[in-house]
Amino acid sequence: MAVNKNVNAGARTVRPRRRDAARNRDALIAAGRELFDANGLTPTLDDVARHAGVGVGTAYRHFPNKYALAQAVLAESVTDMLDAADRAAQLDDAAAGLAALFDAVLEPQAAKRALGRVLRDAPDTAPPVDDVHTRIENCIDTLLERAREQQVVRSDITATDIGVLMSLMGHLIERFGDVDAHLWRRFLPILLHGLRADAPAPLPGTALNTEDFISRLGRSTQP
Amino acid sequence: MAVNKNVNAGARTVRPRRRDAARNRDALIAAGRELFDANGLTPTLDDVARHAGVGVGTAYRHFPNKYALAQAVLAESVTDMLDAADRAAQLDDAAAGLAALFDAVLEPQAAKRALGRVLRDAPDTAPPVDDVHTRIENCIDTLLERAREQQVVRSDITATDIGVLMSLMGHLIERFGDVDAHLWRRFLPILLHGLRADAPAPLPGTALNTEDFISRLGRSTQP
DNA sequence: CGCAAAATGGAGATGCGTCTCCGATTCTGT
DNA sequence: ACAGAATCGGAGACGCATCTCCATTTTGCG
Repeated sequence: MAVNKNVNAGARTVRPRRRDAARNRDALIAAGRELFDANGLTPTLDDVARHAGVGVGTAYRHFPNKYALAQAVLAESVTDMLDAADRAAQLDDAAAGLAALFDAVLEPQAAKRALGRVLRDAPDTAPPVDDVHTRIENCIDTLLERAREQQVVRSDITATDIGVLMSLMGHLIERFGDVDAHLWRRFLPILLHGLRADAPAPLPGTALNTEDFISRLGRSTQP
Repeated sequence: MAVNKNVNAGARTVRPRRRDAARNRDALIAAGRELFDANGLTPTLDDVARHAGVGVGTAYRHFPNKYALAQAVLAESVTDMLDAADRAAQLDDAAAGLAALFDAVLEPQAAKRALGRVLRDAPDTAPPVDDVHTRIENCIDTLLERAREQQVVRSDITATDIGVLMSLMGHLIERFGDVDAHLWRRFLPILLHGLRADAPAPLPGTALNTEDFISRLGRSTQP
């Protein structure tokens, strides 16, 4: 082979971003972080662009839509969250593990007001957001099995049940988070206690299957 | 006083609606019921008008907005709901009463897909919707006091805590109701069990005050 | 009947967020 | 220093729901 000017030989040829482009991209992410952390996903991509001191067109060339920018902004929080979830799944005490898992999933959502929305509603997801559902579900599966062995949850609870509860708590954070960012911590013990093993009667109905659960997770609330 | 042509002497003079107007109004309510029951609040007032075979202008003269029409459509469900709630509040067994109260509030929301949204988001409410919050809160207060006496709930639970839980369940219905309209029944026992008296540690943080609770109840979910 | 008041209906104004287009500007390799 | 490519910026097109305006039609009283 002749001279290969591109360092990135194996991957698809990628010429480095121009310096002004990189600067603008960074400015957009910074502005996005600022606005999204403070106001959730309410601000428009136009808002973020203005706040970053660039034109709307620039914003839309760098990020196809608000959610793409939000994913860039929140990438680190998401990987942190997944790490924390994995750590929770490794706890031998299943009850503690479940509590830690809820914590791992909810605490970041309470800290970053846009995170919950991105996790649930982003129209097209990229790493690391794209496999949050799978990864978390694995953690749930692991802990749930362990919890059943240790008899610390009622046996008719399924993984999607836990998922539903997590999404409910996420909703609680979204709805009441600006009045009291820690309110979810108040309800977590109630929930966890409710999941405990001493069940007088089996849970009515059947749990959701994973597909239905995922499908309804996204933007459902109507006009 | 001279002759009073109007039968409705005491109230503000109200001349009877013209026959075509009454017909259209009824058609709108019927069409609204049909569309709202099937699709929640998604359809626009324009949709309902078309479905009722009347012009948009007509719809907007009869009802200032979608929520006003929805309230007319759902009025009966709401009074039924309040009756059921009052009945629940009269049960001597506080645990059963609480369960019945949740049922009274949630079952209608599951049956009428638009109800939850109206209860939470309607921008201006008229009877009987306007005092749902007060009436329900009274029921909660009554039952909660009784439940504490009977030691069937942990003593650190407040009325707004119950309200928050009700709103969460309402959200569950909205989010997952079209996949499984009865899913909420699966989670109710978990919740109720979680509220029970054997508390290993006090609930963290403080409960919401009523004002904050009400204020955050409305349309919060963002773009 | 006849006529004034009431009611109609639907085109289109308004508002809001999303996103595109393209002439102007700024970079970068030579 | 210069050409050509890459990037910028923001006016405005678009989609969608909400709501208004007023020329026309319907009603019902006298």
